[in-house]
Amino acid sequence: MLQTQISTSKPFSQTLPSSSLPAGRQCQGRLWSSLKDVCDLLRIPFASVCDDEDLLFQHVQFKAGQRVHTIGQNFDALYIVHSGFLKTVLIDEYGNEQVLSFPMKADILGVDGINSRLYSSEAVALSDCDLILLPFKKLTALARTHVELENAIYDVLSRELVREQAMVGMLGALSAEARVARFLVMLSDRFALMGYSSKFFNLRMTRHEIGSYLGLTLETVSRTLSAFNEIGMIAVNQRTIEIKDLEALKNLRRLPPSRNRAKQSKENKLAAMAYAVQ
Amino acid sequence: MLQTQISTSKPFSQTLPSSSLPAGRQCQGRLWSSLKDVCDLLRIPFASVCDDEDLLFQHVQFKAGQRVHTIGQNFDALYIVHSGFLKTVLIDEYGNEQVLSFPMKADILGVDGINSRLYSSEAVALSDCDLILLPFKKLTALARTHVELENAIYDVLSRELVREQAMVGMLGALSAEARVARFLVMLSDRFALMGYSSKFFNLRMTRHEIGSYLGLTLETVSRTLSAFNEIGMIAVNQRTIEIKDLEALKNLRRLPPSRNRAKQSKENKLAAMAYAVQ
DNA sequence: CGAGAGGTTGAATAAAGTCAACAAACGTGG
DNA sequence: CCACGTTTGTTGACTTTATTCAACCTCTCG
Repeated sequence: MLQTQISTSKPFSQTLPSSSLPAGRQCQGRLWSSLKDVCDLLRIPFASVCDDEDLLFQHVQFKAGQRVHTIGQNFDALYIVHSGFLKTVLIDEYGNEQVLSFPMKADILGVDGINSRLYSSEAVALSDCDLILLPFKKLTALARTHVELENAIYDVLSRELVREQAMVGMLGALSAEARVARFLVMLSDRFALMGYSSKFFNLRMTRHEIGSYLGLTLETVSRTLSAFNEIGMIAVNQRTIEIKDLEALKNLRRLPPSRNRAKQSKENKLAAMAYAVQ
Repeated sequence: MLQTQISTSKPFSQTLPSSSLPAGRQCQGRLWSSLKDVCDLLRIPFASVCDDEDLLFQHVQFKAGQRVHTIGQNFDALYIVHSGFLKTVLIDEYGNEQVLSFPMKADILGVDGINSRLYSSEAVALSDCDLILLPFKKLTALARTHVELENAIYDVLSRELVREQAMVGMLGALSAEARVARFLVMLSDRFALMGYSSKFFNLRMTRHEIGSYLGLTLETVSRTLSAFNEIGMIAVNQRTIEIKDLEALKNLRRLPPSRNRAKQSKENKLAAMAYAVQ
């Protein structure tokens, strides 16, 4: 029930004492974004020139460690990440966290709350964050007069689903090494998209959180990163990562479950090994 | 492009020779459902008394083994399962299938196609099926005049997402035994909902498909079912399942990744063991 | 400078996967 | 309708992978 938590000024701290701050929009922001800004952020075509000057969406800020929403809390808004890093988690019957995603710029939060009108996951800021608040009622009302927006909403929901499906595919079929490799590639791509270096970056989450996200223990994550470091695919030092051989990371699939014995499994294995061993 | 398929009369056959019939609505159906029927099926409130007499949706039939849609095929419709059993799969770079879901009555198919306008998964009939065809354009057009329908669409998409999230949680955090147990409980619940026996039913899929769905090998699935049989929680014979101790199945969670060492892990383990051992 | 959280590494263990042999059911064609 | 080949399911022996437990190290923050 109770969660630990102390929000500090530095990005890299999460677990804080419990029930200190209520989740939700404390620190009301000063910034506003137009509908067009929002669509641009989501990479969604927005053609219509309308009266959007007064269609503005408020920003909200969260400090590292703060919760944007908690499980069971009443749903009334989606959020788009304008800046910062977060994690979303499910909490099981024993209080164990299962990390579902690490939202960053342009990602959307809160979609899981639409259907039951209660958020079914918890979103926690891993660094100081600036989010755009999208009141759901307002959004759907707008969608009725702006067809592109209507489509955008459907698209975004579907996109989230496809993302989760890819995650299921990964958890169901890949080895620990392959999962960690994909995780690094994914981060690299995202950083590139945000205009940061895709070769050199800092992890925003702990080994424990990465492990939870990938269905592995923190030790396995640590060991795998060390192994990649060893063979020169990356250089890792604590949370600093340098990608040295992106192609190798991308090709490092491995097939631990025997989902593929029927086919060309021998060739695959050899090809994968070539990368894994060196 | 072309997909394989030869539908046979018996339910239990899938992988078939290639490039025979294109996926999609061969055998145009004779049945139609009203918007109200559809909403009822989805357990969605539908209050408005409107001109729905002519808002009819066509049914389509698929025989066991046929594909409803394939990966990369143009998206233009969702489907609701009216009767029958299916599987949806992702196919990786080596042609290995990853089962994503086993849709049955009242489930929706095709949502993953909305955003890219291409289906990103493949749906295969495991038995003869009767589906309701929902042309997406028609659906969204209708939603503009029927607010409940608009909400229904958002709800359904969100619901799918929550389902996938639960799946990720399961794959990321549960042992083989716990996954198989949950799978059985899930089936039991679904059969109950459809008015069938929740205690005695037939599996519609192979051990291989179950394994793929749960991120396990077919041998592990087989062994786990045998073990449950051994200790009397179920009786299993090939595809016939009898649930003998539903509560035990529901309580059989187990925590193989160390996602929980911080807390009351000892008590949990003991409680789980009590069930697992007997 | 000291405490505590986060990270690394090693050794032992446990869980699940692999390979292989066999058995049961199905469906096809003689 | 029965025999036979194919697909599906079961089980055992063994191997591999990842987890567990524990010690130690390293940063950061107060």
